Amino acid sequence: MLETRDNRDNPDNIRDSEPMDEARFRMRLSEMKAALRDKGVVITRKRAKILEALLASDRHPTASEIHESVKAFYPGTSLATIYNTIDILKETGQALEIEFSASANRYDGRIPVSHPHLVCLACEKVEDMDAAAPNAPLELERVSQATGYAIVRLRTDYYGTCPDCLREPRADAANAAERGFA
Amino acid sequence: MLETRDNRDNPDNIRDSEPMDEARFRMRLSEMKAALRDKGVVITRKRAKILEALLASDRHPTASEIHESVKAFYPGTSLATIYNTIDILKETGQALEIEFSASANRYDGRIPVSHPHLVCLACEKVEDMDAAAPNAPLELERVSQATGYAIVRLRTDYYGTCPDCLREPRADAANAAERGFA
DNA sequence: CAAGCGTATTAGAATCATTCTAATTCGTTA
DNA sequence: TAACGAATTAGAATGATTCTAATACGCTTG
Repeated sequence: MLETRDNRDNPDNIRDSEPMDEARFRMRLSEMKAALRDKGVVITRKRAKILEALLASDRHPTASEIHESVKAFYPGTSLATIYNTIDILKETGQALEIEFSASANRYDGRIPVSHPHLVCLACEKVEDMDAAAPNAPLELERVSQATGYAIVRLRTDYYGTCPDCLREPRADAANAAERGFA
Repeated sequence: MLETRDNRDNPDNIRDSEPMDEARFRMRLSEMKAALRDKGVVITRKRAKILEALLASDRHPTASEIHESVKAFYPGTSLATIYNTIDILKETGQALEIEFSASANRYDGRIPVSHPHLVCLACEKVEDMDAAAPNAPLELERVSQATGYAIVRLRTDYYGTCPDCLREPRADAANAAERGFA
């Protein structure tokens, strides 16, 4: 029972992903395998099942959901193997991680209203971007209309390297460590 | 040593937060206290320090960073107290949580390119929005230019309630539980 | 000033996702 | 088939957060 919705009358050309058809599934699967082999990674039967489980789900599976799928075929499979394989997929650009469990939560008491953030991947600082948040409130309304969701919050994070870290990678890494980050 | 940057020549009106001046600090502080008192929450000395620590930092502090600040004044303070107070602040809309530690990470092997997501707060499903990602690649370039960051990724998540959960809250909650969410 | 009540606070345990470690097993190639 | 390196494993370690049950505190009332 997948939650795909009918978007034929979508007024704004925003739509959710369609389930993948068999042909695209196989195509994407061999694409992934090829990319791994290119890096000298051996495609074991377990790894193949992990790729299939990842591709077969249109739910953005968690590591543990993938683990469950794979265990149906290879009961003894360890969760560590799932994470290992996912790591390789990330490194080779074959999978995208949607992070809900990275570091610690952060709090803002100054402007208790959603606004975009700049996240430095080197020193892990998080800055506000008091910006032309590309028409945020308008966005909420527009996306609600288009998707049928009752959208209450928009999260916009830009990830990259901050000017300080671009300038002095070494100093700032130490700096970050001092502060308990990184 | 705070990392505020000089944005005088900012070409695009995107700028980071300025440090708060004393007057605004005090104003916001009593605003927060008033909001809590309105809810019947007692402002103890420790809680006052927690609010101050949260406001004083322009770094979006973590719970543990706030804990460190408060311990300088009240050494025996427990981390649980920080989390308790933060919870109240969240409930009363006086603090915003920037989540880096919520549930489990999710993976996408289908479209390994950043795209917006729809996150249902009720059943915790995460759907793609294959949309007019408001000019995403353009955004990266524009934000990089304006902020001095080397931006490599844009994360856009819309949080709300999905159509299924809007329709049948009960059924879908059970559904979510079955799948190991919620 | 003392008793009583309800909230605040505490230490520590529990949970959950993730990472690490060190030992074992598997696959491929020689 | 032997041997080497990579893959896999169980289980421990880590880190953030939540939970629990007991204690302490601050107010109010008698």
